[in-house]
Amino acid sequence: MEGPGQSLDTLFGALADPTRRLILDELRKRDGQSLFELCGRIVSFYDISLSRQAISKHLAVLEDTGLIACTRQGRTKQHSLIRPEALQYAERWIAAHRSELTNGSGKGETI
Amino acid sequence: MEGPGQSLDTLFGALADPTRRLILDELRKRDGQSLFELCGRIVSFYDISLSRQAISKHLAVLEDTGLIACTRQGRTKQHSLIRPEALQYAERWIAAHRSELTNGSGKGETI
DNA sequence: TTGACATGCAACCATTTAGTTGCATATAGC
DNA sequence: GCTATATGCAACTAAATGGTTGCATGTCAA
Repeated sequence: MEGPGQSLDTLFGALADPTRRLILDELRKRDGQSLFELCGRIVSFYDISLSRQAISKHLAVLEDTGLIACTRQGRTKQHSLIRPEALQYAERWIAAHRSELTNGSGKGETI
Repeated sequence: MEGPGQSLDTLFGALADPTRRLILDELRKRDGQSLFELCGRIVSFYDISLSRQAISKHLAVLEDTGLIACTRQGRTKQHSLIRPEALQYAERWIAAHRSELTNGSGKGETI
């Protein structure tokens, strides 16, 4: 029962956190990183200090949102990016609201 | 001291709420609506029941985010859309993360 | 000027969120 | 088997969020 509005909720909500966007940026630089790697890189590359569990929770949010996928590999867990439909949907939503007013379509409600 | 990361926080946070996206959709259909008008249209057109103050708070969030501007007009207050830089910035952010992995730029961190 | 109308403000409440700490579990290597 | 490593889980806290109610303020109109 997950409509586009619901997915926009979770998607924008997931992207609203700077740490989560940072994680996505890190995975974009190198896909398939483990929780341990991500922790190390985030606390060393950036001036942010977070516990392992905090980052683990952010990863769980990103996984629930469908932005990343996790596969257990021995005693590590690899995280890789996914491009869900919702990303393109959100991009179009923003693009529509970035363009001019009253674009004539008449049915602009895109909740 | 508002960097692009900060504005992405508030922007994505503002867009994460379905009622706020609904308000933006309504204003896109007809710009310059008052709080009273918006309340009436939202509770009548959609199956959502919210108090006037709830919608007023959402409008305040949208104004703080820079997505709408409010001008007092007599005893009513008109709300009109704005297209801040952050919208385009957010669109590019999503577009970058929607495209292929390891896009070679090497400096993908866009917090 | 009095009353109706549109909005503002403040206090309060429930839920969610972001974070922590502590302990448990599973796996790889010696 | 034992130990170090990498992660999972549960409980707890503080703060933010989304909502309500009640009352105050300002403005138009009869």
